[in-house]
Amino acid sequence: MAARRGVTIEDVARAAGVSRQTISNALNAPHRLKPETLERVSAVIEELGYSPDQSARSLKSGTKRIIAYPTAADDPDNPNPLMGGFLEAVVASAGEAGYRILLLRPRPGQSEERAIDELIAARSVDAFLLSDILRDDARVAHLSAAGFPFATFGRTLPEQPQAWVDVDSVQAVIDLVGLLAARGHRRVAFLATTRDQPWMEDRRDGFRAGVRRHGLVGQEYSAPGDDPAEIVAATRELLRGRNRPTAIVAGGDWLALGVYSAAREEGIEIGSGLALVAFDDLPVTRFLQPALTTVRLPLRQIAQALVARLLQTVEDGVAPQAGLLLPGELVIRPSLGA
Amino acid sequence: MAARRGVTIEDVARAAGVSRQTISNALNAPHRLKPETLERVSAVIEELGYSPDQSARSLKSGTKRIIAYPTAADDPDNPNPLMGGFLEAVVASAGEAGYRILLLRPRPGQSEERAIDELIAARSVDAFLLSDILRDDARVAHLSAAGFPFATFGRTLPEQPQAWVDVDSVQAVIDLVGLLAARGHRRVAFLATTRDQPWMEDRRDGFRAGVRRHGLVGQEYSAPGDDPAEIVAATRELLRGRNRPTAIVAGGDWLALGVYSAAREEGIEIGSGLALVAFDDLPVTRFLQPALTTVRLPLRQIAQALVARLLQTVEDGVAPQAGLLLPGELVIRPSLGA
DNA sequence: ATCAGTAATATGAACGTTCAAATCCAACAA
DNA sequence: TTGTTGGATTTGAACGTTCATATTACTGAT
Repeated sequence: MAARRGVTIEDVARAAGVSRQTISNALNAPHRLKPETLERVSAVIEELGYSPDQSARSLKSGTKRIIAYPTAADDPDNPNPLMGGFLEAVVASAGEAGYRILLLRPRPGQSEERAIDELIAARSVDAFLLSDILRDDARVAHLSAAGFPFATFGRTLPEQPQAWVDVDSVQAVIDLVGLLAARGHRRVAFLATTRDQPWMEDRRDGFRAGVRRHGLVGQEYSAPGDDPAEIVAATRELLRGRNRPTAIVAGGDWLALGVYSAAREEGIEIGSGLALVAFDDLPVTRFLQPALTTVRLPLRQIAQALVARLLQTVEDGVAPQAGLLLPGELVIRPSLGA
Repeated sequence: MAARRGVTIEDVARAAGVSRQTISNALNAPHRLKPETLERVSAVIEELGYSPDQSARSLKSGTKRIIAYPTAADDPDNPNPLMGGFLEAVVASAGEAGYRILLLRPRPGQSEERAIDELIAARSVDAFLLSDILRDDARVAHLSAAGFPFATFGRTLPEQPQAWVDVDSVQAVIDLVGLLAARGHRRVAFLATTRDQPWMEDRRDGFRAGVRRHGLVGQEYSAPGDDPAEIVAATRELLRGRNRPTAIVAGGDWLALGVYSAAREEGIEIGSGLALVAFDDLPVTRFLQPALTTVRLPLRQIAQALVARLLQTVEDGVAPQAGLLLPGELVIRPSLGA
């Protein structure tokens, strides 16, 4: 399999009997050509199937039309089920702007910042897209310091570039609690995991604010990890405690799955005997009975906003001045009860 | 944000008091340098943080160190839950070989082949990785015709390049049926969707072969689509029919979720009253009670094999002579019954 | 017919790298 | 001394674009 070099601009120029630059203009600045020349040249381009070499173009112009997305070295047995959908949305948004997404992960033993540096140094990409942002994220600090374009799904610190897009989890959970309060619930519980994920903190904050606002009695429970057994155990404890709450706000659908399990074990009917609301709208919840009231993440809008911010930074050199908080979409289903 | 050009090989050469080529050699062919020169030059490289410009390198060498993965224009509301895990594994395998994964999707209205052509013509990538292969896949035909390196997760036609890797679903399902037969089941059912996915055909074939081999009575049911309601309805029909099977082989865990639902509605106990086995080992099944007997896809091995094949084709110019069939891993859990 | 002014196209150089060939420099044999 | 050898390093060219500048062709006014 020889390194078959393709059709070059020179080939096209010769075939069309014009100069290189005329071909280049036909593609990049058609208005400079006399209409008939443009037509003739375009025909030849089409015929030879010419398309500019991206490497050569990048070398000259400095722009790659590529956005890097460093994937977290995720727990392989428990991949984030929303990741696929998020990536889909990002690829679609970027694609419409003529950009592609480059996935990478640090080599074993290499830090994520180092991997990012490598990509910057090699001038392989135009910008970075980050998700799973920590409160004090080393990657964000690194990219800010380097002055390299980036945007994040998840809030960054106030002193850092405000290139983030996030879901207003706090408000969404306040709304969930509001729904419970409106249905007469007084004792409500929040179920979380102890892993320190900022978005879980937001959801917890929302719970606390909601409880305060509606004068409810709130309890908080945590499972030590994401493991189903741990989640079910934590829920069981919650359900067996004295002063059992009449409603549970799960920090995520994944946790809610544990509540369904534990409730069944305990003979408690979700919806009637126990109200349950959660967050994420995982596809799998569509099998649950009764169906789960939850909050859907506007992944498409998030992706679109992220890409828009990124391209604005890259192409216009203007960094976003403020973060963007998008509302989650309340999906009300029977688990909420009447 | 100026188009801050980086450190070039020329800068390093000047700083080290040697020529361009010496720097190039220090990185690409260190043995050509006198050890002391190498050390001195390496120090300067390190100090200036020099890293060769990927575009320039690609332009000269013709190799991009990028593998393209065209993402299917997936149903956004029902993303493939395994996609995230598969991508993770591919990114990891490729990363270890110094390759990155480029995600793309056709622009609205553009065919996938057209999008592939664009990438080839622009010489943006070294190879393609395809999944969700159809029996007669246009993309595969296209890439074969173009003679461009590629590999597929999913079998291709015998007359096409055998660059595929796949799971031996047929054998895995035969094994599942064997487990059922060994437990005395005689009437077994296969539950599928009617969407023509080759891997579902394989699983169906496995079911038929297993039934035949063990002299069982097999029935086949189909839900018209992936929608939970449809799946539950199909299962209900299955459970209510006369000669209700004592065991169900679900074509995938997603379908098995419907069986859990329908069985609960019908008051049938999975494990004791009805054996259930499935395929995929989706993370969510870990919440099911009783836990689901299923087949785990060796995603890591699949990714590794795919990348190995790809790189062999790209770097050594040798196309794989035969496909690779990897065994699925039987995960036996209580839903199988005693 | 001449000239200015503009529209259309062509030419040379440069982006940063690596390959091929050339040069330089010891070390050593004749 | 002269030449030979082989290792270490340098030089020129090329990869395929696009930018800046130069050239040519056309238009219309004098």
